Amino acid sequence: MRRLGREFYARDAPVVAPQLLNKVLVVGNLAGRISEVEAYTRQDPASHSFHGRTNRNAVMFGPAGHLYVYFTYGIHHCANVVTGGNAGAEPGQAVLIRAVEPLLGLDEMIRRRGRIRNVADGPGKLCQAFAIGLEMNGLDLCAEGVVGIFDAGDDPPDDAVVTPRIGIRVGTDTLWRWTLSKPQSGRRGS
DNA sequence: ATTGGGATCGTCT
DNA sequence: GACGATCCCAATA
Repeated sequence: MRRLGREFYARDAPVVAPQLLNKVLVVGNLAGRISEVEAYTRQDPASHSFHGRTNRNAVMFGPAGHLYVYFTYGIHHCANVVTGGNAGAEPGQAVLIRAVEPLLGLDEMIRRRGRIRNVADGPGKLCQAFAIGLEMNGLDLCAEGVVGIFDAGDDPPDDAVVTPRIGIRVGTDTLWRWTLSKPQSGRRGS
Protein backbone atom coordinates (compact mmCIF):
# COMPACT_ATOMS: atom_id res chain seq x y z
CA MET A 1 0.00 0.00 0.00
CA ARG A 2 1.27 3.45 -0.90
CA ARG A 3 0.67 6.44 1.35
CA LEU A 4 -1.08 9.29 -0.46
CA GLY A 5 1.23 12.26 -0.94
CA ARG A 6 0.71 16.00 -0.70
CA GLU A 7 -0.08 16.39 -4.39
CA PHE A 8 -3.11 14.13 -4.00
CA TYR A 9 -4.71 16.47 -1.48
CA ALA A 10 -3.63 19.79 -2.99
CA ARG A 11 -6.63 20.07 -5.29
CA ASP A 12 -10.17 21.32 -4.85
CA ALA A 13 -12.24 19.32 -2.37
CA PRO A 14 -14.94 18.25 -4.87
CA VAL A 15 -12.16 16.74 -6.99
CA VAL A 16 -10.36 15.00 -4.16
CA ALA A 17 -13.48 13.67 -2.42
CA PRO A 18 -14.59 11.01 -4.94
CA GLN A 19 -10.94 10.00 -5.38
CA LEU A 20 -10.85 9.05 -1.71
CA LEU A 21 -13.45 6.32 -2.15
CA ASN A 22 -11.81 2.90 -1.85
CA LYS A 23 -8.70 4.41 -0.30
CA VAL A 24 -7.72 3.00 3.09
CA LEU A 25 -7.73 5.02 6.31
CA VAL A 26 -5.15 3.73 8.77
CA VAL A 27 -4.87 4.69 12.45
CA GLY A 28 -2.34 2.53 14.25
CA ASN A 29 -3.36 -1.08 13.73
CA LEU A 30 -6.86 -0.12 12.60
CA ALA A 31 -7.81 0.20 8.96
CA GLY A 32 -10.95 0.84 6.94
CA ARG A 33 -11.95 1.31 3.33
CA ILE A 34 -13.41 4.78 2.80
CA SER A 35 -17.00 4.40 1.63
CA GLU A 36 -18.61 7.83 2.08
CA VAL A 37 -17.21 11.37 1.77
CA GLU A 38 -18.38 14.97 1.47
CA ALA A 39 -16.60 18.02 0.03
CA TYR A 40 -16.52 21.46 1.70
CA THR A 41 -15.01 24.52 0.04
CA ARG A 42 -14.10 28.09 0.95
CA GLN A 43 -17.10 29.73 -0.75
CA ASP A 44 -19.50 27.10 0.55
CA PRO A 45 -22.10 28.30 3.10
CA ALA A 46 -22.14 24.84 4.71
CA SER A 47 -18.39 24.85 5.31
CA HIS A 48 -16.72 25.72 8.59
CA SER A 49 -14.35 27.89 6.55
CA PHE A 50 -17.15 29.99 5.04
CA HIS A 51 -16.96 32.75 7.66
CA GLY A 52 -13.19 32.93 7.56
CA ARG A 53 -10.38 31.57 9.69
CA THR A 54 -10.98 31.01 13.40
CA ASN A 55 -9.09 29.09 16.03
CA ARG A 56 -11.40 26.13 15.51
CA ASN A 57 -11.04 25.84 11.73
CA ALA A 58 -7.45 27.11 11.45
CA VAL A 59 -6.21 23.73 10.22
CA MET A 60 -8.50 24.04 7.19
CA PHE A 61 -6.49 27.07 6.10
CA GLY A 62 -3.16 25.30 6.48
CA PRO A 63 -1.43 22.96 4.05
CA ALA A 64 -3.31 20.13 2.38
CA GLY A 65 -3.01 16.58 3.63
CA HIS A 66 -3.53 17.39 7.29
CA LEU A 67 -6.28 16.03 9.50
CA TYR A 68 -9.01 18.47 10.57
CA VAL A 69 -10.92 17.12 13.56
CA TYR A 70 -13.80 18.96 15.19
CA PHE A 71 -16.23 18.20 17.97
CA THR A 72 -19.97 18.58 17.52
CA TYR A 73 -23.36 18.01 19.15
CA GLY A 74 -21.63 17.72 22.51
CA ILE A 75 -20.77 14.12 21.80
CA HIS A 76 -19.20 13.40 18.45
CA HIS A 77 -15.93 13.99 16.69
CA CYS A 78 -15.72 14.27 12.90
CA ALA A 79 -12.61 13.73 10.78
CA ASN A 80 -11.75 15.70 7.68
CA VAL A 81 -8.84 15.82 5.28
CA VAL A 82 -7.62 19.31 4.36
CA THR A 83 -7.40 19.87 0.60
CA GLY A 84 -6.50 22.70 -1.78
CA GLY A 85 -4.09 25.31 -0.52
CA ASN A 86 -1.90 25.99 -3.53
CA ALA A 87 -1.91 28.22 -6.58
CA GLY A 88 -4.56 26.21 -8.40
CA ALA A 89 -6.79 25.54 -5.40
CA GLU A 90 -7.45 28.03 -2.64
CA PRO A 91 -7.15 27.12 1.05
CA GLY A 92 -10.08 26.59 3.39
CA GLN A 93 -11.23 23.34 1.85
CA ALA A 94 -11.70 19.87 3.30
CA VAL A 95 -13.24 16.47 2.70
CA LEU A 96 -15.31 14.99 5.52
CA ILE A 97 -14.81 11.25 5.87
CA ARG A 98 -18.29 10.02 6.72
CA ALA A 99 -17.95 6.24 6.66
CA VAL A 100 -15.50 3.38 6.27
CA GLU A 101 -15.80 -0.39 5.97
CA PRO A 102 -13.59 -2.00 8.64
CA LEU A 103 -10.62 -3.94 7.25
CA LEU A 104 -8.29 -4.39 10.21
CA GLY A 105 -8.86 -4.25 13.95
CA LEU A 106 -12.59 -4.90 13.82
CA ASP A 107 -12.54 -6.40 17.33
CA GLU A 108 -11.04 -3.24 18.74
CA MET A 109 -13.56 -1.10 16.88
CA ILE A 110 -16.46 -3.18 18.19
CA ARG A 111 -15.07 -2.86 21.70
CA ARG A 112 -14.87 0.92 21.42
CA ARG A 113 -18.32 1.23 19.87
CA GLY A 114 -19.98 -1.17 22.27
CA ARG A 115 -21.91 -2.84 19.50
CA ILE A 116 -21.32 -5.19 16.60
CA ARG A 117 -23.37 -3.49 13.92
CA ASN A 118 -22.87 0.01 12.48
CA VAL A 119 -19.28 0.07 13.66
CA ALA A 120 -17.99 2.87 11.40
CA ASP A 121 -20.82 3.82 9.05
CA GLY A 122 -21.08 7.48 10.10
CA PRO A 123 -18.69 10.38 10.75
CA GLY A 124 -19.09 10.23 14.53
CA LYS A 125 -19.10 6.47 14.61
CA LEU A 126 -15.87 6.08 12.69
CA CYS A 127 -14.11 8.57 14.95
CA GLN A 128 -15.21 6.57 17.98
CA ALA A 129 -14.21 3.28 16.34
CA PHE A 130 -10.78 4.64 15.32
CA ALA A 131 -10.30 6.66 18.54
CA ILE A 132 -9.90 9.91 16.60
CA GLY A 133 -10.14 12.93 18.89
CA LEU A 134 -9.23 16.60 19.01
CA GLU A 135 -5.66 15.69 19.95
CA MET A 136 -5.24 14.48 16.37
CA ASN A 137 -6.37 17.80 14.91
CA GLY A 138 -3.74 19.16 12.51
CA LEU A 139 -1.88 15.88 12.14
CA ASP A 140 0.01 15.48 8.88
CA LEU A 141 -1.32 12.49 6.95
CA CYS A 142 1.58 12.64 4.49
CA ALA A 143 4.30 12.27 7.11
CA GLU A 144 5.50 8.93 8.41
CA GLY A 145 3.26 8.19 11.36
CA VAL A 146 0.45 6.08 12.74
CA VAL A 147 -2.26 7.96 10.84
CA GLY A 148 -2.49 8.07 7.07
CA ILE A 149 -4.52 7.30 3.99
CA PHE A 150 -3.24 4.66 1.61
CA ASP A 151 -3.84 3.47 -1.93
CA ALA A 152 -4.49 -0.25 -1.80
CA GLY A 153 -4.55 -0.58 -5.58
CA ASP A 154 -8.29 -0.19 -5.97
CA ASP A 155 -9.37 2.64 -8.25
CA PRO A 156 -12.30 4.80 -7.18
CA PRO A 157 -15.55 3.27 -8.43
CA ASP A 158 -17.09 4.62 -11.61
CA ASP A 159 -20.56 3.95 -10.20
CA ALA A 160 -20.31 6.02 -7.02
CA VAL A 161 -23.62 7.42 -5.83
CA VAL A 162 -23.69 11.24 -5.84
CA THR A 163 -26.14 13.12 -3.61
CA PRO A 164 -26.57 16.37 -1.66
CA ARG A 165 -24.75 16.50 1.66
CA ILE A 166 -26.23 15.30 4.93
CA GLY A 167 -27.21 17.22 8.04
CA ILE A 168 -26.67 20.76 6.73
CA ARG A 169 -29.17 23.63 6.55
CA VAL A 170 -27.52 25.51 3.68
CA GLY A 171 -25.58 24.49 0.62
CA THR A 172 -28.00 21.65 0.02
CA ASP A 173 -28.04 22.37 -3.71
CA THR A 174 -24.56 21.07 -4.45
CA LEU A 175 -24.07 17.35 -5.11
CA TRP A 176 -20.94 16.96 -3.02
CA ARG A 177 -21.54 13.66 -1.26
CA TRP A 178 -20.15 10.44 -2.71
CA THR A 179 -20.88 6.92 -1.49
CA LEU A 180 -19.97 3.41 -2.59
CA SER A 181 -23.60 2.33 -2.21
CA LYS A 182 -27.04 3.84 -2.11
CA PRO A 183 -27.75 6.15 0.86
CA GLN A 184 -31.10 4.58 1.84
CA SER A 185 -30.34 0.90 2.30
CA GLY A 186 -33.14 -0.69 0.43
CA ARG A 187 -36.51 -0.06 1.98
CA ARG A 188 -38.78 2.16 -0.05
CA GLY A 189 -37.62 1.95 -3.63
CA SER A 190 -38.01 4.88 -5.97
C1' DA B 1 -19.16 35.80 31.77
C1' DT B 2 -22.82 34.28 29.16
C1' DT B 3 -25.29 32.38 25.39
C1' DG B 4 -26.74 29.83 21.35
C1' DG B 5 -26.00 26.51 17.90
C1' DG B 6 -24.04 22.46 15.65
C1' DA B 7 -20.99 18.56 8.82
C1' DT B 8 -24.52 13.21 14.83
C1' DC B 9 -26.12 9.04 17.10
C1' DG B 10 -29.01 5.90 19.59
C1' DT B 11 -33.43 5.04 21.36
C1' DC B 12 -38.07 5.18 21.15
C1' DT B 13 -42.58 5.46 18.64
C1' DG C 1 -39.90 10.19 12.07
C1' DA C 2 -38.75 12.65 16.50
C1' DC C 3 -36.02 13.81 20.24
C1' DG C 4 -32.50 14.20 23.87
C1' DA C 5 -27.69 14.00 24.98
C1' DT C 6 -24.20 17.42 26.28
C1' DC C 7 -19.47 19.97 25.01
C1' DC C 8 -16.86 22.93 22.41
C1' DC C 9 -16.51 27.05 19.91
C1' DA C 10 -17.61 31.69 18.49
C1' DA C 11 -19.97 35.80 19.10
C1' DT C 12 -21.61 39.14 22.19
C1' DA C 13 -21.17 42.22 26.34
